Amino acid sequence: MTGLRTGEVAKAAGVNIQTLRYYERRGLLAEPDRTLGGHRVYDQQTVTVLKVIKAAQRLGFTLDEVAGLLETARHRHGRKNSKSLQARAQLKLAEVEQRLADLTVVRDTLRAALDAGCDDLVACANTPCCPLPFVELARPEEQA
Amino acid sequence: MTGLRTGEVAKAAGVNIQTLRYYERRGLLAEPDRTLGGHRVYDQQTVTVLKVIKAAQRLGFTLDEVAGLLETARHRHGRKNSKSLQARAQLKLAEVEQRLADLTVVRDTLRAALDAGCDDLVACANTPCCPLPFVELARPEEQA
DNA sequence: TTGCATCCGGTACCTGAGTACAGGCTTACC
DNA sequence: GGTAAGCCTGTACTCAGGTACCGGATGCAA
Repeated sequence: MTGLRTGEVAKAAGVNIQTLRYYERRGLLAEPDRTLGGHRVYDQQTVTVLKVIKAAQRLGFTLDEVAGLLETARHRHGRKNSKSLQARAQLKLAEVEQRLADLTVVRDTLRAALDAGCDDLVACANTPCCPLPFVELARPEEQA
Repeated sequence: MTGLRTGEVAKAAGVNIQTLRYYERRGLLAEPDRTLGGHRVYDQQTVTVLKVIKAAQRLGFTLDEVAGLLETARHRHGRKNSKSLQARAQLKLAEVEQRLADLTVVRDTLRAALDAGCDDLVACANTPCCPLPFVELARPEEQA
């Protein structure tokens, strides 16, 4: 019930103090109350919100997307045109599945290169029998 | 046989001119000859090298790693203590497999959240039945 | 009231892989 | 020799998600 200070919240949520202020700037955390001297005073709920943020990040949501998720949660009574959590999770699932597919191709290609015993990339590029994809691979874009 | 100019190489390899100079700075491309006026003149081989670089990137190697691969290829007659292409590919394969495993956990978690019909993250975090991992997920680090 | 831990805002820096822009020079072709 | 396209160097910026540092102010306990 008594407010928490920056350092306490940071420790409880396992994040850096700077990160706390960063999230505030990004709009992920509401601006907390202040002491007379200007020090932030958080409520317990903030720790929960931070854990939610971290969980969503681990699921592959960007901070902008997490901001959207939290926004949705806050006033989902209002407009109906904003996507539900379910809808967003569904989209994210599709993204993750695509990345899994891409990564599977990469894995198979690496295995093929190992099986073929490739040992010099530049030489390989000049021999037609090499399994390495010098022209293209599935989805050239965003191979994080 | 006649030298290629920057724009020709860039077009042939499908990269940006700036990227060419960037790779030169990073040591991925050797410094080419110059005209009297200072314009770069590349040989055909350069296009092959660029394709090799792009292929390696698609397989998940960073530019630093690609530089290492090319270095290995260049003078593998010298010291034997540098890892072979095979060894590096093996290590990269392990990394890729780890990322696949992590991403699989993420996918399964998203599916579980969808199945459970989660609809408000902050509310979820306070109910013990929610499948979302508010404390941890496999490998908190580097979830690109 | 003194001392130390903590916190404040602001700014700059980090990684990785490029991209953009400014202002000036070169090359190629007619 | 004129003109347009292309190229040169150098610097700064992009994205994402933070982290680090600074000089100064506050909070709290002895």
